Amino acid sequence: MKSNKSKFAIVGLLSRGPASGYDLRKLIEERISHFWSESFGQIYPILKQLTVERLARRKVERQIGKPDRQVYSLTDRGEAALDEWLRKPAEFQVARNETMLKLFLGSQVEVDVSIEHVNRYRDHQLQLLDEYTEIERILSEEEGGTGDLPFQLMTVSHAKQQCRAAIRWADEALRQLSELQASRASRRRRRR
Amino acid sequence: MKSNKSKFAIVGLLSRGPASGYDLRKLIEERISHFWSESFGQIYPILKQLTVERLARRKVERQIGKPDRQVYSLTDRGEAALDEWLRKPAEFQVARNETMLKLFLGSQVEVDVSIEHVNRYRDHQLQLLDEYTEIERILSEEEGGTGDLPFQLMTVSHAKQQCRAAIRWADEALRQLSELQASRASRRRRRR
DNA sequence: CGTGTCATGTAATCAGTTACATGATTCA
DNA sequence: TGAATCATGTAACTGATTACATGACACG
Repeated sequence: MKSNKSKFAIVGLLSRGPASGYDLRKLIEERISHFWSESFGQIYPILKQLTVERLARRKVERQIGKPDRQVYSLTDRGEAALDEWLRKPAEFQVARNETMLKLFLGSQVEVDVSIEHVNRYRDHQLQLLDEYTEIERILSEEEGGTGDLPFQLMTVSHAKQQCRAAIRWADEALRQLSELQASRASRRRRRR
Repeated sequence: MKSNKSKFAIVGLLSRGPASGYDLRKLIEERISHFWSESFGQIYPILKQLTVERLARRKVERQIGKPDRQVYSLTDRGEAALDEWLRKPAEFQVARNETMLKLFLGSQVEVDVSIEHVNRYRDHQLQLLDEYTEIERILSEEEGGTGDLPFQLMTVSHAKQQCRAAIRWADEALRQLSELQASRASRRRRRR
């Protein structure tokens, strides 16, 4: 579990205030799901590791009727480690896209199949756009006057622009695919 | 190694003609790197597995002065498996973006740090745009008259549109960040 | 009474990269 | 002479998801 990326995603969220593993998953889901994801299976072991490295400390919060909460907060060392990491250049990685893989091989099947893939892709982007508007709302409503908001909104804007570009692309691709379909249909007619 | 995604990426490429593991890595690099990646450590074990499942068969090509080539080609079962997979809806996955993670936490450091991250991001997108133009050229030049080209070009178009959207976003983000910087500078002046 | 939320954690599995091992040929 | 290309493969490791185990409370 040397996972630097996931580790600093968690350290970063902890820098905004103490949280439990459960809280963190919710924060990730509600506030940064437009560019990040993390499962419980990653979060809990990383939190444990952070305490070992003295980047975070854990306090137990007793609760009545509910399980105890293990609340983690950053230590000074944790803050320092985050600061150092934030200044390092980010790595870029190409996102795999299964829809594109199927479309790339589209000549192997009927055009309808590709049309369906692109339609589903387009629908999904529309749905994401809605989710991102909701994230925008959640972020705008909290605000602690720390000046976080402009930075956070920029990341949502990025995600939305990506969605809109994908939708515009899909519209154009669908046009081209239906033309392809028409020309294949006429070729079939001529063969008769 | 049940890796369905990687497996069908390889089966898909093999459907265009026999190839060795080495060939496949080159094909992936040169023709589909705008939406896919695969390392040798994945390719060779998957090829071995494909022969076990009888989706591909292997022929040894002796070469003089060079190591033997292990050339794989799809069997009828392989073609059928690909056809079936192509018709199944694709899964969507959110791409992690480290630049966005650092930008999201931008209020923790000086504005310059975020500006630098966005600048690097923008540069990278410009570089990708060049690479994608090169892929477009390679794809257009081969052509076997199988009607692959329109599908393949659509995937490149998608990648390019994503890049362009990212660059436009970066331009706007840089404007906002320099404003933020100016307003922080003036606040510092007033405090003096 | 069933679903959802709160809450933590581990084990098994899957997925993917990097490093290592080996070695000839070509090209600048 | 050193780098790049051709060529295959394994082992170690890192990274990430899913399933499992456990259990109370709130809400409709």
